[in-house]
Amino acid sequence: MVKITDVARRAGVSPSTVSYALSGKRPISDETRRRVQAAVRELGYRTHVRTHGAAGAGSRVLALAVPMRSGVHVPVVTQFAVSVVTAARAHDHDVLLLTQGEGGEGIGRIAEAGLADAVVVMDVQLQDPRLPLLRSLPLPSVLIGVPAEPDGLTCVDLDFGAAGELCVDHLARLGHRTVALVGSPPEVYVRRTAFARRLVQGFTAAADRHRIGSTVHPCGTGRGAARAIAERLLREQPALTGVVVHNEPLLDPLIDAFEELGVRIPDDLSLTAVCPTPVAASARIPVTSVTMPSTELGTRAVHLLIRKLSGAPVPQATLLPPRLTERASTGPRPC
Amino acid sequence: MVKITDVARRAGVSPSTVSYALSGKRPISDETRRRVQAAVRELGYRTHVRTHGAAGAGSRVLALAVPMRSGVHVPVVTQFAVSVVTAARAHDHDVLLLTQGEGGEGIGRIAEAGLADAVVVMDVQLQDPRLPLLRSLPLPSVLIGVPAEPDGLTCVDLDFGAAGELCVDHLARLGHRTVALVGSPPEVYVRRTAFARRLVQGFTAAADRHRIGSTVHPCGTGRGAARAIAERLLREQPALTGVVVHNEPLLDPLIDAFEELGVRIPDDLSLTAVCPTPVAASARIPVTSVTMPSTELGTRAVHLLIRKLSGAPVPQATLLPPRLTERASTGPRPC
DNA sequence: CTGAAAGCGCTAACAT
DNA sequence: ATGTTAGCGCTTTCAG
Repeated sequence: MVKITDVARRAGVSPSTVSYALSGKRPISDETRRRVQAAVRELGYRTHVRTHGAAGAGSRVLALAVPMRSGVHVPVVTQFAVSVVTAARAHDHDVLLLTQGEGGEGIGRIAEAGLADAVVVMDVQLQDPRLPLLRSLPLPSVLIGVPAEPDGLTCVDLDFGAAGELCVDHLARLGHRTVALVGSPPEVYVRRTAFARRLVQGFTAAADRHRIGSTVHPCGTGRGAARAIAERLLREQPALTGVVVHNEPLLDPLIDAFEELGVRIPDDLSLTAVCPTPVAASARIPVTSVTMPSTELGTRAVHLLIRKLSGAPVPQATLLPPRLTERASTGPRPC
Repeated sequence: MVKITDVARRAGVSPSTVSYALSGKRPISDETRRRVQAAVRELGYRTHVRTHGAAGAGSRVLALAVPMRSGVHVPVVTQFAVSVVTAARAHDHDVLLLTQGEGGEGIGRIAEAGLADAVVVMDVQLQDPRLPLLRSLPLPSVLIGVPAEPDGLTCVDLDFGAAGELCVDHLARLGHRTVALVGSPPEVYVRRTAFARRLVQGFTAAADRHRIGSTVHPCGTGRGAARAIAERLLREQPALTGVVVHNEPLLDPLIDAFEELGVRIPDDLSLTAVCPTPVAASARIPVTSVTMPSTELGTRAVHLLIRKLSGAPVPQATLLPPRLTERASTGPRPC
């Protein structure tokens, strides 16, 4: 293993000069910097992160807390995780994966052990048990998701409230007078998952504003659930002509279920979804959707964290504005 | 932050005694050990991993290399990752997530930086470019997947060759005389992904052994691809009555496609799959399948790594025997 | 069985 | 602009 003293000797300077030349934390003459860089290259030196950290500097590791709860859509979560890793690498950080510890034991442990110097927290609930811990943590953190009380925290998310409104606005503009939200699995709402709740709020508020009828239906996944909810909607709400889906894996089965029941999309029923673009675009009938920008959220979270690490001020909540893309699944209300 | 000297003072012993009492690396009197443990509990001491490592001990971190290549089934990969994290935690290790670096740059970097003290490598190809690196690494590693030349490495995997055979054996026993393998997306084979290739080998070998006709068809995902491959199979191979599917996301669409084409399962066509049990069991028609034991593989990989870290000898390759579960999708060959 | 002391490789005062 | 030196918190000789 090549260490900093090796580089120093080779470059004919002191270890601290190498350290400073590498970190840029104090001015170094061009001549010296060049010699150091040459020595680093020739010897293939890489700073030994553990002792780097032992000496009081950062560990250059971010912890990513991903509670793998039931009802979460795995591909979306994974996309978050991948984008966090990618963004972290761009800032020369690595990512420690925390999957358990709903109460935050994992986060606390990592913090005390000094393993990470910042934390990204996913799947945030409105009243999240991890919040007190995060507030008291000596490490900066960023939440993907906005809890009920975001004071003292840093959060990023799609503006799900606005996303719900946008879907309803779109349907209302097309003349629809009765809409339904087919949501995530019930356990997601029971946990008071922030994004799911906010979408419901936005959906309902917009429907009220437009004075159109609205109902909300948490729904499991799979063919059976799709068929059941489709039948129920048709039976209980004959006037229904607009549906918003917030449940990725249910999208395709739901389209199938409606068609099997003789409901044509978009002729008889308009369908809108909040989901990643690929899911909406590659459904059997391309679905008008509000994009779930997983990658951008992950990237933003890391950027915010890096800025916090450097001591820069960051906004408390960053809400990405929703964008609706029209596809084949929505049309004017049938007469 | 409570440090080892605090514990030492509180317990009335020297720091080194605390260290030894905690690591068990030298005999400590019961009395002393108890006092140390009490002090640790009372003060809530946790060993500071970074400096622990700086002093030459392990970092208690495993790196998990997950190349997120196209064609991999995200839920399966995620299940691996989660099981690796869970198993690692059971051994008091954390997991660093590496997603990029197909050539192993990430692994090399982690090793040199001393961030992890062992590596789990996923999505192994028959000729994997990361192999030379892994062989020369000062860190122990375990591969999930078996490359063409596993000498000097430690590998775990489902015995995909046997899995392919098992599917064909099952179909042959039911009287089928012409079978087809609908495989993973083409790029997976182009990359020479180990498990996919081995399955093909087993499939073909078993078919030859039974003297029944066999063809292999890499296949993309989605409704369109399912429909296309179904039509092609029916057109080109009228005698076909048995299909093995090795492509999780295609399973449901393929069943649909066959049924839409008037082919009844299992009356006209028997279907077998190699995939996680939940996928097979919750398909529209429950599918006879060989289980993909993602969780067990992840757990095994970590166990092997822990053993290697402790210097214990480990087998070069651990191949889990495939297990076939009969469900509704297979039946005797139609007359 | 236990202590004292010397580092691990690096960073950050403190010097010059 | 650079060097010297004292640690970071822990492990591990070396010495009882």
